[in-house]
Amino acid sequence: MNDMPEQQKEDHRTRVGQERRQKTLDRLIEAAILVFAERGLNGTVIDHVVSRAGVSRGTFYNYFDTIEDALETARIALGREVVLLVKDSADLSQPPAERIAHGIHVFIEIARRNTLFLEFTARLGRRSFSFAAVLCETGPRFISDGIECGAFQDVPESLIFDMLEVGTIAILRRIMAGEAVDVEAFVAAMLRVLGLDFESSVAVAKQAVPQSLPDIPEDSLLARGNAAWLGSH
Amino acid sequence: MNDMPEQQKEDHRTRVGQERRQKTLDRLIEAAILVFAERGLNGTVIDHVVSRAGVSRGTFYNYFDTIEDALETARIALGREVVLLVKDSADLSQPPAERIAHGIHVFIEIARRNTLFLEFTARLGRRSFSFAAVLCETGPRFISDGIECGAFQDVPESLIFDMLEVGTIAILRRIMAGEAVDVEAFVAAMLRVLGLDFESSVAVAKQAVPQSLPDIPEDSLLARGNAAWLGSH
Amino acid sequence: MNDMPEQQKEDHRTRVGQERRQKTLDRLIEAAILVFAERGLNGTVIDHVVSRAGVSRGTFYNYFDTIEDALETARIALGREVVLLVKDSADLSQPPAERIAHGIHVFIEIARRNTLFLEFTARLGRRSFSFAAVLCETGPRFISDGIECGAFQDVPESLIFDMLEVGTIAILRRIMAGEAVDVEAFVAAMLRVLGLDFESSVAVAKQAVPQSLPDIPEDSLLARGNAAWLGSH
Amino acid sequence: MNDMPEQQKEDHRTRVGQERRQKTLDRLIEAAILVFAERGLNGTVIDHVVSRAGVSRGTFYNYFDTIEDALETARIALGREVVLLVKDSADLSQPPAERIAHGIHVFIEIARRNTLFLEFTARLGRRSFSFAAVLCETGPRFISDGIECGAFQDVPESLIFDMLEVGTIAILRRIMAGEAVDVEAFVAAMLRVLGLDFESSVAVAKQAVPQSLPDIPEDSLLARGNAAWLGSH
DNA sequence: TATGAATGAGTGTTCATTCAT
DNA sequence: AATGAATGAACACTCATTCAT
Repeated sequence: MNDMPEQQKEDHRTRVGQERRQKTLDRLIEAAILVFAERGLNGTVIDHVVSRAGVSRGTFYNYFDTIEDALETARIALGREVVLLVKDSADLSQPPAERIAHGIHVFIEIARRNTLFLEFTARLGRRSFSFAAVLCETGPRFISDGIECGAFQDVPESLIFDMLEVGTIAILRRIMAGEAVDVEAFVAAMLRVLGLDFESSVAVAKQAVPQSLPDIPEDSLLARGNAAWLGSH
Repeated sequence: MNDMPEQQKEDHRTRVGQERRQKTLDRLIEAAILVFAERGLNGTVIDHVVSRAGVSRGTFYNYFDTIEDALETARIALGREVVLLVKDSADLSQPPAERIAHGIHVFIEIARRNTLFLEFTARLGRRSFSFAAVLCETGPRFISDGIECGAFQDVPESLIFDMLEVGTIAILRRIMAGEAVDVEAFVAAMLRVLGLDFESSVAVAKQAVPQSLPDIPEDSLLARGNAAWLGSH
Repeated sequence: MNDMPEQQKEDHRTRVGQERRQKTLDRLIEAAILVFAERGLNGTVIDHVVSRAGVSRGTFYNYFDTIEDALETARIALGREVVLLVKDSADLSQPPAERIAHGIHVFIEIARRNTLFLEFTARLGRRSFSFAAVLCETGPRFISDGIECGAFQDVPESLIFDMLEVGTIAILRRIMAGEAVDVEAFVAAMLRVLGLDFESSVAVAKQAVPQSLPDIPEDSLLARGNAAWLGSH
Repeated sequence: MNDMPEQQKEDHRTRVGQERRQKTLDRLIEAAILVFAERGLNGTVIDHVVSRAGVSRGTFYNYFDTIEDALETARIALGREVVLLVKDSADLSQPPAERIAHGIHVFIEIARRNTLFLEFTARLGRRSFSFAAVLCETGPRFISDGIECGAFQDVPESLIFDMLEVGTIAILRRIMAGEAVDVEAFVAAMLRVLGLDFESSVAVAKQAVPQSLPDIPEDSLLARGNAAWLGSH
């Protein structure tokens, strides 16, 4: 009736089970991101997530303990992808000001072109994550190194992160609202916060406009989520 | 039994009714401010507001349509008082950079000393209001005048307002969390956003630290609300 | 349009409101007793209670904080009625042994004739209440007085209460199961626990069989609940 | 690769399979006893049982149909051990009253020293089992023989069993709650229920206090379960 | 036989809003 | 204008049970 040796059967079962589990988790995370992007943190959530993911209510709780847990997981999964994209587009040979200007530009342009990510970030604000988090992951000690080498003035790091985070979110919200936004002016302003003089800030901000944006892999959360988003709006 | 002429009775009734209505409204607004400061927009609210105001649930709906409506009203009432305070402390003879630096300082110091106001503003974020709103009311065209006269560089006004708003809120949140905050650094950063060079920004920020803060009238929402707040925490 | 003086209107409103509230509370308590009698503490409860009471789920929470709170309230309301019945039937001129024997008999016969009360008590066991609780309320220090005057031997009071409680419940469960139960033998056994010798215990138990049972008022929870119970079984 | 004759292989497989099945069942029963002792019949159970037993959720249903089924099995397995212990400690040459008094004492002292058994019995009440059940198994017709020979009075057997069961459980619950309990008074009361006069009941109860308790085999459920219990509390 | 992912009816609870008085 | 009892849809979360592998 069954010729497979025990060991092999075991392996097979384990593999199939893990694959199924991973697939369900992916669907849940994607659904969660979409729902958070649509509705923010309030309003019905779990029901929306599970019906979007096409699983039962109980399944949700096989993967997450609470709705906040789901947000956290979704946040991290989405953040990881964006961090990689921004990191990939960075030219490490450039001086700090150019690099940070470029990074802000890239981040905002990715969001501008990815409605899902734009809504997610703009709607959740600092509870999602923003460029500052990206900055920490891509170049830890980036700011303090810049200060040490004289590229930036000695400005409290927490202040820089605050301004970068909330400033970026404010920009994204305006983009989301359909307003025309002068991203270069924002980048220049951030550079001046870091200590650059006006002319340099404007020049660097202009020069750092990215020629091209990193490719978003087709099977990434960003791509799949955005497709699903556009499909349902 | 009653000798008053009809007309006078009518007037009397109307006046008494209006006074009572105003009194109830005042109590509701004060209660709403306290509850918003305590709990933000989420979490049970209406029950807390009405029990704090000492009125019935139904009465709430005689004055507000929704809870957001109550927030809006509370926001405006509180904002009006703060605008007046900041306006009063302004020295119109000073140049734009000094004036704005002084204004930011005063605003933050008022919040630091008025726990109710601090919590209200920090907890509600842009849904409350911030220095930018105050700025618009105290000195309309203040920014554009400053740009025209060369005190500031030509930076989009919406960007300035955004940075001012969200930056101030970020500062207040850190103060609320009990962190030590370098307000001067923030003021200097904002001045650089406006186009000042690093040295000037630091110098003006330092020099604009207010010697004294405006008096808060005892029967103001700020004073009464703060007293109630401190009494219940 | 409305000629009533303010004060009278106020009174009227208040009275109508209180009456409505009391009526709803009564219906909820009656429904709760029925549901507890039917299903014990487990199984769906709140839904059953509210649908039996014909009110909305939210109304339940206007009167009780939790389902345990409802049980507690129901328990107390039902207990109070039974205590009064047993107390009314007591002949205070009789010696302790006769009185307690009579009390146990009356309690058990009331339960035997009132299916609702029988099920409620038998199903909830010590979580409902039993003769011991009744004893405490009708004659505090009854046992210790009996011991002092030599009617009973010196037996720990907690032991007496335990045996009385759980013994009575065991009897009620057998009655509920439709078994023939020798109540006199139980009463005699309890008297022996208290220290009477065998012959006295049997004689007193026999002689204490009540000639008649107290009337149960028609608008009591016992009567109304029992009618509802019999109507739905 | 494999030289064993088919038949022998079959036997081997069967034996190994049966042993494995028995081992899994043992682990489930031990786990079930622990969980019931901890949590009673309510509160999440199956998950706790399977995780304690270290098997999967599905395996549980290969051995039991419902959670009550598992309780029944656990109850019987634990009961069998206790019956043997009490039976072993009995001195058959003693008269009925002395024997029953001794038996009650032994049962309660075993429970007092075996926390697992105490919690299991006290928490599950009549749904576990008690001395009355033990009595039936160790000496069927023990009560009726005692009545016939005049040691006990003619008291309904069901009444005796009821009082013995629920009385013992009440005692165990007080012990579990940490109260000081007068076990001798309980034993004496039970003897009076059986018809002994007060002085005899007190004297026999006192004289029947066991000198020593039976040894609990190390590989018994009682011993292993208690060790596991103490290890996790 | 053992696994564990999936299920979904059920459970207690909340709270903005309505409306008769 | 003020009251507060009533509402019920919405909500997060549980857990015994099934079933494909």
